[in-house]
Parts: sequence; C-alpha cells; structure tokens
Amino acid sequence: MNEAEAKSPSRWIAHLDMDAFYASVELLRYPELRGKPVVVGGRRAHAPDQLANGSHKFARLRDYAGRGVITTATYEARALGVHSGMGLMKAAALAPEAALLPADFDQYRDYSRQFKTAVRDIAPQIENRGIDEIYIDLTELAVADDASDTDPYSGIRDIALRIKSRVHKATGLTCSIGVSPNKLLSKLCSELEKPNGLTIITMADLPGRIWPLPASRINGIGPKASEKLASLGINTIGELAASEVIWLKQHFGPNYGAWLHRVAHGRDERPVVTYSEPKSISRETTFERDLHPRHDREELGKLFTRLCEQLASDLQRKGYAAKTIGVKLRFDDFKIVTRVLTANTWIKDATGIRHWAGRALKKAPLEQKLRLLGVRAENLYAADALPLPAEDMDQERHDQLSLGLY
DNA sequence: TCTGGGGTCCTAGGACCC
DNA sequence: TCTGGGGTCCTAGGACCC
Repeated sequence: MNEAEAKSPSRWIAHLDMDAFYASVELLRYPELRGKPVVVGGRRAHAPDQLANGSHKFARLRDYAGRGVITTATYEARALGVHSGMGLMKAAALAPEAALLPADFDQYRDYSRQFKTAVRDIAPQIENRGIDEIYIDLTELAVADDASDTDPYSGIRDIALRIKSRVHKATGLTCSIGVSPNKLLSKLCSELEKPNGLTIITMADLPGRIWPLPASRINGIGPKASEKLASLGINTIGELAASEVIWLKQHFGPNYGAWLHRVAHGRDERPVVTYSEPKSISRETTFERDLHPRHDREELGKLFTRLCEQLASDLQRKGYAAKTIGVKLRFDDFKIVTRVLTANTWIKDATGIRHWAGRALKKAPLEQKLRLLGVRAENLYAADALPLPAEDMDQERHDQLSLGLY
C-alpha cells in the first residue's frame, strides 16, 4: 500500500445510515415506547388505540396472526433475537410482549425527505440508497477544510459531525456515518459503531478493522455466496483477501471472482451517482391465503386488475410510459416464475397494462396454488418525450409482433 | 401457523441482422 | 452439407439490497 495515498486519500466518501429508521420515527410519535422492544411490520390493521386518558394501547406481537414480516425492530427488540425480514409469527415466540406497530410509509418518506434535505444543506453530492441510506461525496468539502496537526482527520470528522447534528436538529433522529476513501469501505464502517456512530478509516485500517469482519458483511456477498465461501473455508474478509484471484475465479466465475478479490482488498472506484432514472416500477401482493388459478379464478382476477390499476397510477404519477409488462407468480412452495412481454406500443394506462399482463400470464404454468401475484412495467420512458410514437415503429417489427412471434 | 414489497444487476440462450 | 463472428434485442431465472 502506498503510504501517502493511505494518509491522504484522493476521495472522501461517507455512508450515512439512519438508526433503526422506521422504529425510531414511531418512537417520535409514541415516546412512551422508548426503551422498550418495539417492532414495525405486518399488513393487517393493528394501529394503537387512543385511550380516554390520552395514552395508547398497543398491539402485542403475541396477538398477531398472518403472513407479515418485521420491517424494523428497535435495539431493545433486537436484543431479544428478532431482526428485520423475520416472520412475525416466529418473532412472537421470541418477544411476545414487544409492541407491534403497522408500517406507515408515507410518514417514513416524509422523514426521509427531511433528513436528505438537511444533509444537502451541508453536502450536496448525495446518492440515494433507499429510504434510510445515502452516500455522500465529501471530497471537495474536505479539501476546503483544514486538518489540524494533532488529528489528521479532524477536518473530515468535523464535517461528518456537522451532518449528524443537522440531521438530528431537522428530524429528532440519530444516524451513523462511515467515512473512507470509497463506498465499499464506508458502507462497512458505518455499521461499526451503530447506533449514533461515526467511524473514519483509510486503507491503512484495512487489516485491523475490516479484515476481521465476516465476508457476508460486504454488500454483494449474500447468503448463497457466503455459504459457498464458508464451504471453501473462507469466513472473514481477511481470509478472502488472502485467497488467490485465480482460485476465486475458478470457483466463482471470472467476473464475480475478480470482484471478490478486489473488494477484499478494499478497492472500489464507483462514483457517487447523484441522479438516476428508474428501470422498472412494480406492484405485488401476497394473499391472505393461497389461491388456486382455476378454483379462485374470480378473486384472482379482481386482485390482478387492482394491481394493474395501482401500477398504472404509479406510472402516471411518476410520468412514465412502458414498453414491457411482466407478471410474477409465487407458488405455495415459494417457487417464483416470471413472464414478460414487450409490446408494439407505449403502455400508459390500466387497460393497456391489464391487456399485456394478461397475455404474459397466459404463458405461465397455472396448475399450482399461488401465494403471490405481481405486475411490473419495464423499458420505461418519460411519457412526455417518447422516442417513437407507436405508429412510427418499424413496420417489419410491427408485423412480427402482430403475428405473435414474440 | 416460517418467509413482505420495492428495486438493481448479472447470466445465458435464442432470434435476427450484417 | 457445412462453415465465421460481432452486435442487439428479448426472455427467464437468480442473487442481492433496503
């Protein structure tokens, strides 16, 4: 490693992660739950009842029945072993007395806008990573800020602390920030001192702070890859870094193998991307009970049409037209099937979506009971600037489409 | 009483064109 | 009869993330 580069990186990238975001927003509304195990999730109505004396009666996890999962849990609930993604029925066995609150996404989106606006006041180069996370490019701010002699990172630390303070002032919420020369390492180190943490590292800290971590902590190494790595005797990022790139390529393919080697050595050149267009918009729903394509045909048809209407309204609100419509089916054994169709026309409304989604659905096998149905729009274009009106489409291609060759 | 809903990206095969 | 190589589009599935 180059020592000068390690001490004075060419970029300073921050990763900001709101602490237990949804649950923390709920605690602002229900401060009496502070310090208690609280879980946000589920789809059935179980909003707290307001009592005559002004206090609230909260639903308990043990009273829940259904197919919901935990969206977020407070740190007190996590201490009992529950975590996001876990089925609520399973979580109820671990934390029966935990308060259960329904997710209120409109409210979370509102707080999301607030904290991002607060950050932008200080550092405008922001990349959205969902509702509760962002990357921030601090490079230019760091250059403008003088570092003191005693703490080489006092400049960057001061900027990060100002961001944390501004976020708290604007929302009443805490966040954790990791700062490093790239997105990969910042994402890793924002978790190291959660909640309300601030962690600054450079390449020199790789062996001490990053290599001891499990490989699965790296963004992009999920359950499948971790399991395969473990079966090959690799559990930590350090063990991954000690592997030969040739050997990794043999086991994981040329691209993923090379990537594994790069990230284990902390290398990541991805820029902070401040703007991007959506690639797809979708709606899906898991049924209260599994439905059979023939036996429950009527009910399924209604749900299907409703999904198409919701998707059409999303599309219109966001100002896009689609060329490709797809359906997604999850069967009772959890197997997923998708079918897509590219149309010879721009699809903008519920009728068009329903038509093409119906044709796509006809291509799917429909013998088994269904657990989930979804509709997706792809090949999106801004509706007010379509590159080609449908009637101008290439005639030959149009004929092929009409003949059903696609 | 297992396992939500919204996304992105990658791979791989086939059709088709030059 | 058998024979290229590159490029794009479409489709299906799967891993992964928040």
